[in-house]
Amino acid sequence: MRHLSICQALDAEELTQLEDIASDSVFDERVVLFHEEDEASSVFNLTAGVARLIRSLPDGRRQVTGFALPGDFLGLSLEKTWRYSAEAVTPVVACRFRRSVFEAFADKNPQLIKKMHEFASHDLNMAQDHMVLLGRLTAEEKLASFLVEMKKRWSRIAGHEPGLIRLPMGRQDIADYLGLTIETVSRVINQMQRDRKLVIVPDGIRFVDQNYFDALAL
Amino acid sequence: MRHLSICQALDAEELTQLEDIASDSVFDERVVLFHEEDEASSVFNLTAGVARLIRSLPDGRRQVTGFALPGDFLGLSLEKTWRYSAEAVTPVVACRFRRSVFEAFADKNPQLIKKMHEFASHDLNMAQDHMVLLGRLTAEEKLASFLVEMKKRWSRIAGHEPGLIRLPMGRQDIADYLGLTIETVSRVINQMQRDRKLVIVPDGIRFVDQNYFDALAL
DNA sequence: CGCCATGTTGATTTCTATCAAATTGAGTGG
DNA sequence: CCACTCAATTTGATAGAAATCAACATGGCG
Repeated sequence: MRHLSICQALDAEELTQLEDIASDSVFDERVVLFHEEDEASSVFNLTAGVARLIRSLPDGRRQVTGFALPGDFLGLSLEKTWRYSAEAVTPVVACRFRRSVFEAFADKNPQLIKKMHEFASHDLNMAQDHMVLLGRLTAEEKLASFLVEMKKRWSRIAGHEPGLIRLPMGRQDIADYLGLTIETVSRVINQMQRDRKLVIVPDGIRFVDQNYFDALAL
Repeated sequence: MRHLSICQALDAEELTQLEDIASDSVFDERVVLFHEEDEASSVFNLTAGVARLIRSLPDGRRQVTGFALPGDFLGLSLEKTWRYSAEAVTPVVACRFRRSVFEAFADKNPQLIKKMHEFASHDLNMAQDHMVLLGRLTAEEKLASFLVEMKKRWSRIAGHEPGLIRLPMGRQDIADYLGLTIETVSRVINQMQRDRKLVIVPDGIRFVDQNYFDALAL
């Protein structure tokens, strides 16, 4: 449990208590961790794997609001129902807390609530960045920003291969994250490869011309 | 101060303390309350007026990430620097707290931090809604969603005229909020008027066909 | 009354979506 | 091990929604 960044707020005894209310869950590829509008009875902390966070419209259009990577938390808002769905992009391992117990625990640990608030504030910043991307960037800029973001996020995760930008999610997920179609995502990435800006490799891409991406990214 | 929703978390004595660290500020139309990347030395609670929240790109493109209405808080994330700018759309009156004092106060009032976290969670939901709007809605749907949102928000504010949807912000602000151009905003609104879906009135619009908007809005 | 910012309207372009096939490739079973 | 299958991706042709470019109108205010 000590690897959980949120646990910096807790002392040794509290950590032990938190361990007691946690259990590990495993989700196969494509499995739904939880669904939009369902009762939010758990708090998750991803240990391994990648999940997509989705909001859907009645007619089937979807917006991927984010990708959860190892270390990320889901459900810290403590609202009664989920406001988005989460699905495993790869097999996912998550540390799971019963919401009621986690909440009772948080009520007794002001420092934990403060940490949760910091996490929420960070997520809000990310969301605002993404609004700029969705509202004002071109398809090429959106892809560049996305790839730079993924490079940054993977680099913070222990055990990643530097240089490789893993893209375990499919083109459709990337399209739904960037407000584009799958065809546009495919075209832009392949054009970048033709222009020697990147190379497509199994399970991801590698930057060839980092300057190009830094200049385009948000 | 008692009208501040966040103060529900405090008892009478605490409220008095909070009053002691607050002061009212007035901002004329177009005046900048604070600027992206400046040190965040204040927390604001809008008492009157409307402000636009803006993220800018180096080349001048802008994304309005939200509009602050009376009752709204700015700066509850308690991060060191502002991540967006706020400008008065109309003359604004805001209750202002020195950040350092507010933060020290919050540290002694766990219930206040919890309330701040609820506010941040709510903002995050709004931001995710807006991502769907920006990424997946048509121009017509964006305008309908925006107008329905403004109607809902004004209806929660005491002293509003029911039926009138006030739009104190200019067409350019609406365009930058919805990820459109000013011409498209103008065209869509005026087309809606020609189609008898709404009427344009001084300082805002009125719905004629509420069903039309409910069907289109997110 | 006229000025200047703001908003509206029209013509045209452009970027991305849509429609439509190929191609690739991972997984399956013979 | 290899052919087969089906989903995912790529590529091509075309359409379409919104942007851009360009006037023109409006209206608040000195």
